[in-house]
Amino acid sequence: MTVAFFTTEACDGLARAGSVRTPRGGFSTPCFMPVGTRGAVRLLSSADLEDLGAEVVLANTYHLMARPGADVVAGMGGLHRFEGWTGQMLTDSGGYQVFSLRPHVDDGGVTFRSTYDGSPQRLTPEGTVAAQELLGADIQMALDVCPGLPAPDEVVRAAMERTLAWGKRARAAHTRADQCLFGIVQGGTSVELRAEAADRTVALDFDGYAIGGLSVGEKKQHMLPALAAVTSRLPADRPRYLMGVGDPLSIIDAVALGVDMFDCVLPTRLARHGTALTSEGRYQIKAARYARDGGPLDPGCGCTVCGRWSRAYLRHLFMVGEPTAARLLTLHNLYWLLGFVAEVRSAVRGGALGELRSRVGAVWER
RNA sequence: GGGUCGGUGCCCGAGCGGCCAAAGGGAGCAGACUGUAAAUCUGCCGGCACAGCCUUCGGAGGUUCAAAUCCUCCCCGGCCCA
Repeated sequence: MTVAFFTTEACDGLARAGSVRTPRGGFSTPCFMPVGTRGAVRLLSSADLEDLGAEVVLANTYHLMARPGADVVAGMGGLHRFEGWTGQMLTDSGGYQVFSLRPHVDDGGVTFRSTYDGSPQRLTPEGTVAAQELLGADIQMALDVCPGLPAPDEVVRAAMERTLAWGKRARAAHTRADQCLFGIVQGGTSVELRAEAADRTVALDFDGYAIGGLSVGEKKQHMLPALAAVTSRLPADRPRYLMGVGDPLSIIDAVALGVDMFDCVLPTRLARHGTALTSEGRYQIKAARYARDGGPLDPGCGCTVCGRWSRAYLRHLFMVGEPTAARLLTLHNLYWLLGFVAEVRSAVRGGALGELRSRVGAVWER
């Protein structure tokens, strides 16, 4: 009972532009999904995200289970109603917390201390499916084991096996027909393991396939071969989602290998910490050299922030700790990255991805 | 006028004979951040020809092998008494 599907509308090599259909509607790909972990992209509202043109927003199952509770969200009509968001939503399962919170992992699930009150928390494949059905996002993710890299072969292998076993359990536990379930492919930087994991995950027949466990400490040049080993084995009629990767270069390289969806905290976190993304690269607006700079964050940018405020003003707000500073930079960075992905999308449609890749490489490489 | 406590690096503030270019904050400067324990974290922060040297702890003298630290006088602030 597969509910999601992917339609390819244009190709450029392995890269593809198209659309994902879900029970609620759909969205165009390649796409970038801002991360709204606890029910909001930090400092922004759903209205802001609409203005930015975001089509899909993430939320996190672990965090929403802890606060306010998946049942509370369900009681409020589900995540869309709760957040006042009319677009598409995807919930991550809590698999990333298996990486970042270093919990105890056993065959049944994971146990770790709550980041909210220190109490023991238990996540299982079935439990996170149930919680995500309560949350009601359009796409939910299977619980996986995401090992930090580099890691010993046996650790990567064990994580892959557990992710497969948990994927199968999640698949069996999933009941909501109006919600997609994506499986996750692990396997570290090993091309062999990635290929095996991809085949075995596809055999479980998910609505879409995610590639997890990349950009978690490994060297950049190890990521693409592992990614290629996966995308070449995924079915063409299902969306492909590279989890947690959001730097421009990685996005364009992953699109070139056939990836459709991305999410990342990078643009929003960088913004909160004072780093602006621009077509000329990234820089820290807090730097002293911008104290009297009357120009916009990015001269080529069409966002409301660049249209209205100077670097000097934004730097000033940062230096005195005004929260508005982080908000305005968040708006700009998301506008910029969403625009960048839109550019990638049209390059695929126009068969000009290679040319765009060289231009992007000239700015972001090294 | 008398008494008393105090004056430390950009700011606040420890130190009270050697281990002091001087703790700790803050500010400033630079950087990191990739399915958000991140409005967080890291480094630098007197000067220089830099494994050493030079100038700093209100000012000027003095004691001592050695003073931000002890003594004398002066300047400046707080409080108390007149």
